[in-house]
Amino acid sequence: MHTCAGCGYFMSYTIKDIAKIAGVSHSTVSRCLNDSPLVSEKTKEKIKKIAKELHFEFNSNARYLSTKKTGTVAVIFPEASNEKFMFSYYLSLMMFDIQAFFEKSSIDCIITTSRNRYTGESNILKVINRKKVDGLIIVHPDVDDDIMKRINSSGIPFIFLHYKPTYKKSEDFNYVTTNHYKGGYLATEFLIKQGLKKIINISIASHINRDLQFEERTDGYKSALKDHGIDEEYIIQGKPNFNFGQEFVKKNVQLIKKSDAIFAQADVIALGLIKALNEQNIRVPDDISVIGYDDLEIGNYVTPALTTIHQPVDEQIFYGCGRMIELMEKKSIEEKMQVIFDPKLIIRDSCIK
Amino acid sequence: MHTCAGCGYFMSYTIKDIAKIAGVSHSTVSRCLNDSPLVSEKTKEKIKKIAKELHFEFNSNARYLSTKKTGTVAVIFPEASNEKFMFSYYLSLMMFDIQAFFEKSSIDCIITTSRNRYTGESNILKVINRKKVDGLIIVHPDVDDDIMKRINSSGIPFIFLHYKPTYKKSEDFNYVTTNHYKGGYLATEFLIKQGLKKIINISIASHINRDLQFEERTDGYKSALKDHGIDEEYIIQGKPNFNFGQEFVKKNVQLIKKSDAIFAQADVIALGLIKALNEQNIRVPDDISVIGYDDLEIGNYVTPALTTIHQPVDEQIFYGCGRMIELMEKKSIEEKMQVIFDPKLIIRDSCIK
DNA sequence: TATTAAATTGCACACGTTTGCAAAAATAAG
DNA sequence: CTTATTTTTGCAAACGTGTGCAATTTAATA
Repeated sequence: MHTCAGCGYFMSYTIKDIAKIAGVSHSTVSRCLNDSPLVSEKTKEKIKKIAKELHFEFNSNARYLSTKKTGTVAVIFPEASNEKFMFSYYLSLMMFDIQAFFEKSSIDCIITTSRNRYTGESNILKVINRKKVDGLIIVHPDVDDDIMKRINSSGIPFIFLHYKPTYKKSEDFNYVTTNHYKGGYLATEFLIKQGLKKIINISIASHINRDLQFEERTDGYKSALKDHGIDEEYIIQGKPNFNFGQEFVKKNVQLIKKSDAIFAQADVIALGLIKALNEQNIRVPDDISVIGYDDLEIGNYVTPALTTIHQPVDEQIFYGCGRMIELMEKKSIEEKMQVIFDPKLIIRDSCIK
Repeated sequence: MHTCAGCGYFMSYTIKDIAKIAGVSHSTVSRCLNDSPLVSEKTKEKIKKIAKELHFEFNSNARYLSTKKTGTVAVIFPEASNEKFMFSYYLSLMMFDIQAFFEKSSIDCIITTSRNRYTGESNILKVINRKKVDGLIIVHPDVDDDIMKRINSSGIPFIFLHYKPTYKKSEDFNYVTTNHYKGGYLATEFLIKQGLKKIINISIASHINRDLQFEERTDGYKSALKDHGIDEEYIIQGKPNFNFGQEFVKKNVQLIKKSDAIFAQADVIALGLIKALNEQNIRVPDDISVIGYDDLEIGNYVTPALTTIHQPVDEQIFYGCGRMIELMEKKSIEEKMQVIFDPKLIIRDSCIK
């Protein structure tokens, strides 16, 4: 290792430097370090040894010019909304797990949102056009149609992770998601089986975007009621945050007192409910049962611990990101992968037994 | 826009394509899109118009070869430990805020950990040597000495965010952190002023790494006691997770019953305490006060809501990342920025009033 | 209008890598 | 020890961009 006379910093080496040291051409070095069969084992060893000593790494930018590979994927999240809590806590778990997955293949993750918070421009198109990434992991319920069209026709591989795409032709896309209908059914059925009948369903208004998962959960709720001969529906459109849960209790004490259970379609709402119910001395689960959705870690931390619906996020990442690696390797894979996992009921203490 | 005859996908354009369309040389296009004064306003307009229509973006890889700029920074986190909760929930909030900050300057963030979970190699050196990033945001308490030396001598700008570097020569580095001594003092003093005297301090064993923040908090605790004429210290070394808090209560009911307060140096521990105390029917704060550290959002969600010490993470990001942008622009800035923010007491319901 | 100065543009090389093709070296066959 | 074959290596062009320098065009001056 040597330092640069001008700046004093350690130099970083190129294949030409190695070539000079080894007394071969830079093409040979390239071939050696890429394990080409066109080069003898002897020189291969020699070159690799030198490269290792110098901590040589390929310049990925230069490499891109020849190979069209960056060794980077973009992970796209929704723009931070007011629902900062939900956004950060839930999705961020995924972020780190996605990074961990790609680390196995020595692929880096650029994390970004679908559009620039300041300029409104599409961050997705930007990373694609600037040639910064080889693929997209889209963890976003609702990418604009026109953007989607441009992404699709760019030829870059992409998969929807966790959220099902709402784009018209979504059946042509790769996605890995959860069956939210079943999730809603599972939650409601569980409550019914505990002997509860008046079940309030707090869904989340979807007019903000085209994300249908909450409607699907509500459909599941309805079906479960119907299948068990209950006609009384209580469907409320809420917002996915703690505050909404708290406020809901304060404003609906009467309704709550004549109800048996609340199915909140987001754990954060359920946590708000529990907190407010505690404060109002309405006992959970003795006076009313509460079930959430998402299985946030913190559901364990409150009293009573929250019964909830688990989405198999780990499996989604395993399959989704695994597929991405395939797509990045072999250029054209025609069939799309569409996996819909079943959710799981997690029984804790917030529902009567 | 046109499609490629071979693959059917939309082409992406280069400055040469634009040059051909406009009937000028690619150098002129380059100068126009880079707002060089060497080119006339007229052609500049013409070229920019074409570029816009074609959604042209520079190929950042090619650009790197000339400019040595990637337009990307790496954000380095600790390897995921068993303390997954703490890691993900607390640091992930920072992750998204850091991304949001750099988005303003149209800089992308590669997120990674200090070393590869599988191979053990340094992810930091890898992104540097592969020329993937222009700078490093290190959110990590303890990067290995040898790695640190190599980073430092690589000439790439870096700043420590949130954690103070433990490297020997850390006074030569840029960092933005919090005064943990004051945090410990603040928490303890507050408890004392509420008339509490027997205060248990749950710190976190630092033999795992060289992170000194917990010892500093304990020093603050000691000073506060001393300044108020209290000699009885109860110092416990714990682990930064919910479970430890829960277990601690179960195993130390006697100790707790004769104590006035617990200062847990991590909110996650405090949450475990509160949950277990609730279960043991030891009332918080009537029987015992609990104060945490970190100001996690979820501190609001439990009953009683958690009193805690807030670290000004937003300001840290603002100053730290702002400095990084300066460092990336002007190549050599000699003086180091070392900012130590004061923590803030957040009073909620878990301490007696 | 001819001459000079200034503004604008193009040429050609550089950046670090990959790769087809030709050249050279090593090996096998005669 | 030739010659033919195979293995190994080097040459040179390409990828997309930036930039010093020379060439050209335009404007200003006489």
